[in-house]
Amino acid sequence: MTVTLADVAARAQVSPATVSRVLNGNYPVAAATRERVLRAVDELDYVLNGPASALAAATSDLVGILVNDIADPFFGIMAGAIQGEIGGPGGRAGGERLAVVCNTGGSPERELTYLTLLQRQRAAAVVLTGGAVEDAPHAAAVAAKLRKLADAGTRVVLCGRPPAPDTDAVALTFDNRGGARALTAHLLGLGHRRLGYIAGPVERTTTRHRLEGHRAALAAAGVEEDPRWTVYGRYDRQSGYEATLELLRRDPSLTAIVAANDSVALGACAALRESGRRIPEDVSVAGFDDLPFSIDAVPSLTTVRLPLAEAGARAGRIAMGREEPPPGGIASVRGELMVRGSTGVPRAS
Amino acid sequence: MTVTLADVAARAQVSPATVSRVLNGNYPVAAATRERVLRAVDELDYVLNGPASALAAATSDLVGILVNDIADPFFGIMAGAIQGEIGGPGGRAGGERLAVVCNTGGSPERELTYLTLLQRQRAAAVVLTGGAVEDAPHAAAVAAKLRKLADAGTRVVLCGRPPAPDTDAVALTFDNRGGARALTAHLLGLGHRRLGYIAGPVERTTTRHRLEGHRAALAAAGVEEDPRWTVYGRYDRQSGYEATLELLRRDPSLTAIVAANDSVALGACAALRESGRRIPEDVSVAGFDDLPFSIDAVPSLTTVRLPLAEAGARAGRIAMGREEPPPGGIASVRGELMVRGSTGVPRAS
DNA sequence: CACCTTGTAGAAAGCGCTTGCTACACCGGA
DNA sequence: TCCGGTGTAGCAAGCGCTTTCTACAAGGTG
Repeated sequence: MTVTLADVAARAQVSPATVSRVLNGNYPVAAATRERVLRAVDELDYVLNGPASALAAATSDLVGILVNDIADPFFGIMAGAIQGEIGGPGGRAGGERLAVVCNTGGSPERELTYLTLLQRQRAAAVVLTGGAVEDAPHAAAVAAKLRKLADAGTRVVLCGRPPAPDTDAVALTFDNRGGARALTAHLLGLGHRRLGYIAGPVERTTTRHRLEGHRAALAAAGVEEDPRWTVYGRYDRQSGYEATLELLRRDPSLTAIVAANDSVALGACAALRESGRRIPEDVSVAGFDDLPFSIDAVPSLTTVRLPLAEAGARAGRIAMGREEPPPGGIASVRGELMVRGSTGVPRAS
Repeated sequence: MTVTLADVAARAQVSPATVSRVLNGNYPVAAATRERVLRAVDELDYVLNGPASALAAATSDLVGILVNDIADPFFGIMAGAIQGEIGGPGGRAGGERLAVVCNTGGSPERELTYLTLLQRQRAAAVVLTGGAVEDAPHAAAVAAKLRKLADAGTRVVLCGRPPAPDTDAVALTFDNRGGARALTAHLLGLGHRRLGYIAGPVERTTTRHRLEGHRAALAAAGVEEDPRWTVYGRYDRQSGYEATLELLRRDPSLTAIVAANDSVALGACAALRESGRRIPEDVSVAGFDDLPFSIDAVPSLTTVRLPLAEAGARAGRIAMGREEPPPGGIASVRGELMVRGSTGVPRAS
C-alpha cells in the first residue's frame, strides 16, 4: 500500500491533523514537532494524495491553460510564459501548482470539453489563449461555462483573446486591428496599391480583427479593394503557400501580400519564390506576430511584434492573484511594427 | 452550493449509487432508469467532482506530458501528437482524460517536482519527452521516481528519450546517433573536410548522441577532428548565431557547419550571411529535426527528419494501453536524411 | 491563588464519490 | 408451490485528507 498521512503521523508520534498542518504550513506548530514530522515524511517517502486533499479542502492546485495549437510557437511561447508565472515548480514556496496545457486544436467542442474537465477538477484558475470562435451558440456556451467556473471560485483570464461579455473574466486582448492597420499603412506608404491578403480561418476573431485593420488602412488611404484580393485559409505555412498561388492566379499584378501570421507569410514567400518572383523587389510580404524564426527568413520578415511572453506572464500572474487585473478587467496589448527586409517599394509597373 | 451526486439522485428518485453507475457505465442499469438519471444530470447541470471521484476510485484521469521547452515546436509537435491520442476530448466515449503538458524548462529540479506533482495527483500515465539530463544523482532520482510511479500503477513512457535502466518504463528513442552520422557522412561525401559542430547543452543525452554520431562519421572517413571545431550552446537560434561567430573566429576556413538542431542552424545561417558568406557556396549548413520552418529557410535546410508526430502518437497510445509496447520495452525510431539546398560541394580552397 | 491568555495538539466530522455486498423482484423449471 | 437463477437497485463503508472545535499546559496578571 502507499503511505498515508496516518502512517506519517504514527511514525512521528503525532496526530494526522498535525501532519496535515505541518505540510500546509497554515497553522502554528512547534518547531520540534515540525522537525519530527518532516523527518517522518522523508523517511517514509510520503507523497500527499492530491485528490483527497483537493476533496477535503474543496480546492485544487490545478491551473488550466487552453491553447488552439500547441505545435504553433505562437501558443507555445504564451503557454510557456503563463506556466512560468503559475509557478508549478520553481514558484514561491508552498504554492506549488500544476499548470496544465490543454490543446483544443481550435475545435469549439474540445474547448468546451476541456473547460468541463477543468471544472470537474475544480481548477484554481483557467487561462484561455488565442482567438475565439465566432459562432453565437458556441460563444454563449463558453460564456456560460466561464461564468460557472467563476462562480465556483476559479479565476478566469483571457490572454490574446477578446473579452467575453457577461463574464467577469479578465481579458488581455491583443490589438490585432491596430497592428494590422499599421502594417498595411506601412505598405501603402511605400507606394503599394494592389495588396493581396491571406486571412486565417473565417470564424476566428483574430482573423476578423486583422482583416478589419487591413481594410481600415486601405480605406483611410482611399484605396479601393478588389474582393479577389482576399483569400481565407488556415494559420499554417501550407495554407500560405496555397493561398499565394491562388492570389497570383487571380491577379498576377499584386505587388504586396499581407499574411495572417508569420507562418503563413513563410509559405507565401516560398510560393512567390517558386513562381520566380523576388522579395521584395517584385512582391513585398508581411506577416504578423514576429515569431522567433521570422527574423531568419530571407529576406527577414516585416511583421507586427506581439509581446507574447509578456502578455502570457501577466496573464499568469493575474490568474494567480499576484497582480491586479487591469481596470474594468480589460486591457488591450499593442503590437509593434517591425519593418524588415521583406517589404520595399513596389516595382515600377 | 454546487450540485452533488446526491442531488441528482434525489431528482431522479434513485440512490446515489445508481447515479454513479450510470455516469461510469460500468454496471448494468435499466434503460428507463438511466434515462431518468441522465435527464436529471442535464437539468441540474451536474458536473462530477473530479477529486472526490479520484479519491474514491483510487485512480485519476490525468495524464502528464513533460517537455523541456514548450515554446520549441520540437516539443510542441510531440506534445500535440501525444495529447491527440490521449484523447482528452475527442477520444472514445467515457474515457475522457485530461492530458496535461508540463514545461520543465530543461531543469532537473522542475522535472522532479513535476513528477512528484503528478504522483500526487495519482496520474494515470506520464510521458517524458526529449533528451534527459546526464547527471548521475539526478538520473537516479528520476529513475527512483519513475519506479515509484510505476508501482503506483502509473504507466510511464519515454518519447524521444533514452531508456531509463532499472525502470520498466517503455522507451521510444530517437536514433540521434545514426541520424547525425548519416548527416555528417553526407557532408563528407560532398567533399567537406573542415566541419564545425555546434552542439547543444553539454549535459543533455541528445547532445552527446548527436555529437557521437558526427564524430563516428568523421572517424569512419578518416578525418581528423580539430577540437576547436566544436562549440557547445543551447538549442535555440541565438545560440547558433553566437556559436557560429565563435567558430569562424577560431577557424575561418571551415566549409561546413553542422548544428545541433534546426533552430541553431537558422542562427548559424544568419551569422554566416552577416559575415558575408554564401550558403552553400562558401559554407554548407545542416540542421537536425526537420521542423516545419526548415524547408522555408533560404536555402532550404539539409537536416534529419525525426518523425515527431508519429512517435508522439505512438507514445500516447502506449500510455493509454491501446498499443502494445515494443518488445523489450525499447524501440529505436530512425530519422531520415533530408538533403536540401543548404549543403553543397565545398568551395575549391 | 484563581483566572484568563496564548500556544499547541488531538478528536472527529465530514468532503463527494465508488463499490462490495445485500435485497428484492420476477422468471422459468421442477 | 418452491427454488435457484438473473437482472436491478440500495446500503453503507470507506477513500485520505482538512478543519472546526475542544483540550490542555504553560505563563502572565490582579
